[in-house]
Amino acid sequence: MARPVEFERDQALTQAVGLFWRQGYQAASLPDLTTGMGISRSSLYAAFGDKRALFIECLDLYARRTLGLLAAARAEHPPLEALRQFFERSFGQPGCLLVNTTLEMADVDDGLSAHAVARLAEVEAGFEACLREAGCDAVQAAELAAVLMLVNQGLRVSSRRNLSADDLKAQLDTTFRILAAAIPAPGPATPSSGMPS
Amino acid sequence: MARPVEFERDQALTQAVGLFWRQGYQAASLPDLTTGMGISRSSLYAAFGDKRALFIECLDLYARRTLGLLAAARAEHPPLEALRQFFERSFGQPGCLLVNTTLEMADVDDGLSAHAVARLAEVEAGFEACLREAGCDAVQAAELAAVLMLVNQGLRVSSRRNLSADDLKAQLDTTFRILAAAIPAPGPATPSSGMPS
DNA sequence: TGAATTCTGGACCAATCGGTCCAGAATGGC
DNA sequence: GCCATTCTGGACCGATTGGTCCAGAATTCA
Repeated sequence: MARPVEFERDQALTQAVGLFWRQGYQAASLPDLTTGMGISRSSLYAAFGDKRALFIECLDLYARRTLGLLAAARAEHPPLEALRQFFERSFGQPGCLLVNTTLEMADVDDGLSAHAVARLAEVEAGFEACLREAGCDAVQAAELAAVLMLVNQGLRVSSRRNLSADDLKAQLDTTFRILAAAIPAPGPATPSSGMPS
Repeated sequence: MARPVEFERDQALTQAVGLFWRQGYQAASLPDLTTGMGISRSSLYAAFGDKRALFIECLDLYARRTLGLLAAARAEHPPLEALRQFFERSFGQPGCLLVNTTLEMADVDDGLSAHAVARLAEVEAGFEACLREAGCDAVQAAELAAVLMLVNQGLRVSSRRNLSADDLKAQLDTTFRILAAAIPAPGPATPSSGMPS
């Protein structure tokens, strides 16, 4: 029965995701967070517990959004092209929060690293489902999904090496050209996967 | 003309590399470093300047050692197998210090990130030379070297996901199986430029 | 041995870290 | 208007950060 407003929790969380994404867990200080999220220290602790709990919520939100992007690409394109789009759309971003966290927190906070790793596994499962749809059998889908996760990790690192957009695009194109040769034709007919030079 | 000994600088540096490699730049505190290196704060600052300068020396030493490992593999094996060995031998390690640093310091200390990126480019040049030796022309060698750097980055991330050794090996095997199809036969014959399917 | 020089353990420093706390502002029901 | 309740800015806390400094130990030359 008093002052019910509590700012926009989701919006603040989104801002926090962006901060952790760019700076990492350790380098994002409480002043950075409160400024970026537009709320005070007290509100942050009341709403999210502490820095670590906030970060875990950020990991989960980020993973959900990532899976959503993959699902959206799959809804708009045939499986292989969907994967391509998924990677290409990530180019402007500061890598992948899950990959960044896996590396940053390994041997520092194993709990956080493991949490990120678990979410990465979910993304890999998404790749696998996509490959099944592309015509791979179970074994091949699992195998290639692991390779795609390798590509994902590699590209997300490249995204932080400030290569030119053209260089990134070239890496992606070459990779998919090589990869396409290892994936069976999508449909029963017209095996041209639509991958011009 | 007094007390010339100055402990074992190189040995201390090697210990520092191990620490930064495992924990990252930010998480390795001065107490961690002095303990791990077996020297006192004063000696550390006298010998290396400050934490950041020490870290840069570590990056350079690490890069030199990495290039040495690649050279050693090339001396013992044919080019493609050398690359394979190079990756496989990195499995037990805490990723790659250069990759870890690129991610950790991007948007935090751009100078350090750029330094790591520059060293990574040297490694990529090593890949390229290896591919030339394997029979690739200039264009293809540059293209595939970029893909190999992608693989390198991806595998070094996987190394910190505590996957089983078998999983890592499987990722590597699948990747090289796919990759080998895109590389011309080692001999000077068979000029097929490698556009299968 | 004694003097000169160099090295180093550990105290010390200001700054910053994540986290707590409370006084007062803001809001709803009456 | 008033009270009750909730929210929040900012002061405050101890711990830790990277970095400095000095007294004294150690070593070489004469």
